Amino acid sequence: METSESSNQNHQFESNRNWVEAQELLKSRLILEDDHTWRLPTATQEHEEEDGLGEKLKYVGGVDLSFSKDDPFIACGALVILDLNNDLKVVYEDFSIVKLQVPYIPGFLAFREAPVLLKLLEKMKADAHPFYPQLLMVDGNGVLHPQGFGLACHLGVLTSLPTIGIGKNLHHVDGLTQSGVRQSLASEENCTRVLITLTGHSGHTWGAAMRSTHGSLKPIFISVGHRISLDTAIEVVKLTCKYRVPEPIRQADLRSRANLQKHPETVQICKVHSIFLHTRKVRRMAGIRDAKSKIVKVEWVLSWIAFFVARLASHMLIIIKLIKDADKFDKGIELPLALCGMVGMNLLNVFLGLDLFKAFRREINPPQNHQE
DNA sequence: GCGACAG
DNA sequence: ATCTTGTCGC
Repeated sequence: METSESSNQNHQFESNRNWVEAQELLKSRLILEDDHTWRLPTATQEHEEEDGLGEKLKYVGGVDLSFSKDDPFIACGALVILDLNNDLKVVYEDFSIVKLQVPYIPGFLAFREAPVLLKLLEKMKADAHPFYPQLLMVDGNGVLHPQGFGLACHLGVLTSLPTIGIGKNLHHVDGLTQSGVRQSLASEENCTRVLITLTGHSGHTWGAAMRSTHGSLKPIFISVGHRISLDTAIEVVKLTCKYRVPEPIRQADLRSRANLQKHPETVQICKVHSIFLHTRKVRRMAGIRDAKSKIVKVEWVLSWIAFFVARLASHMLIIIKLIKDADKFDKGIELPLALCGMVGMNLLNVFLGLDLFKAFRREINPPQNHQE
């Protein structure tokens, strides 16, 4: 019999081993040079319409996650699309509030954050949305990574999109250190330069550090994700930097945080949902899988009670809000808005209930085989 | 051996 | 990633 601690460590060790294998497998499909049909909308090419060699880069995507302050496993993923040829205006946004399944482990960020971001991208592609990005900028590194395969590469390979990795801090790799880079930027010969390439002890070039704003001492770290060269990636970053962080990523960051604060009831539903999942997981680990057993039936009942309580709670929240703002409804203009909120909440509750129902039905009729 | 380690 | 506090500038 193992202690629960060593069992957890074994479990984590197993996960990491599989993760390294997964990274190596995906890495075999990585493309580290320009492999796209668009070209940069540079001012030097004025005869745009005629030279027919692919279209201009226009729709640039940005992805990021923000986290709940009281539960670091609850996050809001954001996908935004900016129009590079129209003042970097946001032309599309989508969000997903989820309970993450794994902790953050340095070097394995993708296994925590990629699933939710992939879902947002797949949804957009399935809808054949006209603004589906030609290029994706990712909050996290590309090849600047211990295995040479960071989040940006991961997302790039799984979506086949060109991607650029942007780090706000340096992931120490191959002898590169944040303080070392800062010293290098401050040195006599580089103090006026905006850009320095990141070459490690082995001589390999991992990416570039850029002072993206005029006065900023702290650089951002650019690395290739997928189907783009470092030079092109740097040009794109230059085109998208209004502030220190490139605009697609900055907008994804700002909007995901705002979205998280704007939907506390969705956060609550996520928490309830995660309790269902966790209860089920623990029970299954204890070897209780018979759908007819008493414990499973009790779990059914408890889960459904929790579901209805959550339903009730969110309605109470809305009603309290309505009572609190009752004086504002005299004009009758905001009432439709409140009703919309009510409808949205009911929809969420229905989805939660549906999910619960499907999970239990799956358990009663076990699937033939499962693979991730 | 110990510390460092994107978000 | 998240917290905090204050400061600067429009």
